[in-house]
Amino acid sequence: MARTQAPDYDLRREAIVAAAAALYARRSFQGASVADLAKRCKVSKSLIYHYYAAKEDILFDVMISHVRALEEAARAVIAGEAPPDAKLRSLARAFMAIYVGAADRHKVLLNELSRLPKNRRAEIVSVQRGLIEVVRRLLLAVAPRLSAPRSFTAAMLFFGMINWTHTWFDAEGAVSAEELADLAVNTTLSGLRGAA
Amino acid sequence: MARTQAPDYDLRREAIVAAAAALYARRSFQGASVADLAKRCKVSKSLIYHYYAAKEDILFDVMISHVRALEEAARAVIAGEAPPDAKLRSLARAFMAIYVGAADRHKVLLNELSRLPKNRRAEIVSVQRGLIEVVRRLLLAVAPRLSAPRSFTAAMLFFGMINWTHTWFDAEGAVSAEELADLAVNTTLSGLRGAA
DNA sequence: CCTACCGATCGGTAGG
DNA sequence: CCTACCGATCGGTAGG
Repeated sequence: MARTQAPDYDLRREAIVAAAAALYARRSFQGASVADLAKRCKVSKSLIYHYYAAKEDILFDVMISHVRALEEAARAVIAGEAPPDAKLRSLARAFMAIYVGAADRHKVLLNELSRLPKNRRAEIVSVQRGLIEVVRRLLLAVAPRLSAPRSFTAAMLFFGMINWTHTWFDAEGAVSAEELADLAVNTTLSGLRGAA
Repeated sequence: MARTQAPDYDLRREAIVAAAAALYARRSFQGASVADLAKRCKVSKSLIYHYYAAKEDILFDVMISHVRALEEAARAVIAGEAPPDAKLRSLARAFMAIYVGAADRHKVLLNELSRLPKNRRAEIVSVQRGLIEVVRRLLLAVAPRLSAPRSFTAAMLFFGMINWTHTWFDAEGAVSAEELADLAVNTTLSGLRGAA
């Protein structure tokens, strides 16, 4: 006999993750208790522990769902047929769209990674490394004479430009997320040309 | 009668701030207790409360000491006689040197600002805004036709590049802090030229 | 500058 | 005997 599971299991779990992302983004992981999370979800604390064995597991789900979305976007861009600079532009736009659409998860990922137990953290970091590697290879395709450390540095400067936006960027402001992505890409590409 | 004060008052206070920076950088503000800090300083918890009325006051000191150092470096660069692009380069090098020399404080500033009470936070943010404004004006001096939002965005992309280094940059690695500062400046400047 | 504590709240689990 | 949940409370520790 198959075990039964509530038909809305995944929905409830996702609701918890979304509420946790909002809470942890605002108050930090250690600043928001499981009781706070339960209150926000209008369920008992025990219901949270029915879905998650430990508080850290919730944090992990907030982060892994976000990096998996980024990974999927990167995969889609890389699979396409376009010159490397166009792929970099598509990637930057896709990332910025996800950053804005999942601003809470993005903040939590950037601020709370070190709160994760070692093994769990390694899993997130491994996905992040894959994303960095995608960008690094695109930059190498644009500027093949770049050394390995230089291409890595250029990739990290690029990520700096787009990731740092979580501290200041306003999606309702004078510059749109897409324009910002393009500015970061243009700056990165002209920087590479200037260095050549 | 003048009140007496321990002759090593400032030294002890600075030792507490330095230890707090290390602790908060590693475990986060909320993840490190005042008792942890006392143990690390090899003093009693009450001694900490002799120097600081509240835990948040320690966090504030960690942050204000760091942004004041950056402010002072910016003042020195701006006061000099050099073309704007050279000033930007000096500024980037000075900032990177401070970031590396005070890596703990830098991490705490970037990760824990929202843990500060409103008024205290406003004081830090006001200094940060001054630093951004210095960079924005240098960029405007280099590219006078830049609109106000564009020059702000360019300044934030520049800060993204150098501030994001706290997540990946290794001062012992293949690229030095000075090279990195130069790369960020070159990338920013060629980005401005590319946009013109 | 210390030990001895406080009110409250923490993450996690009991029985039903 | 199961899963899905609840109200209440556990042993420890937080900032002060």
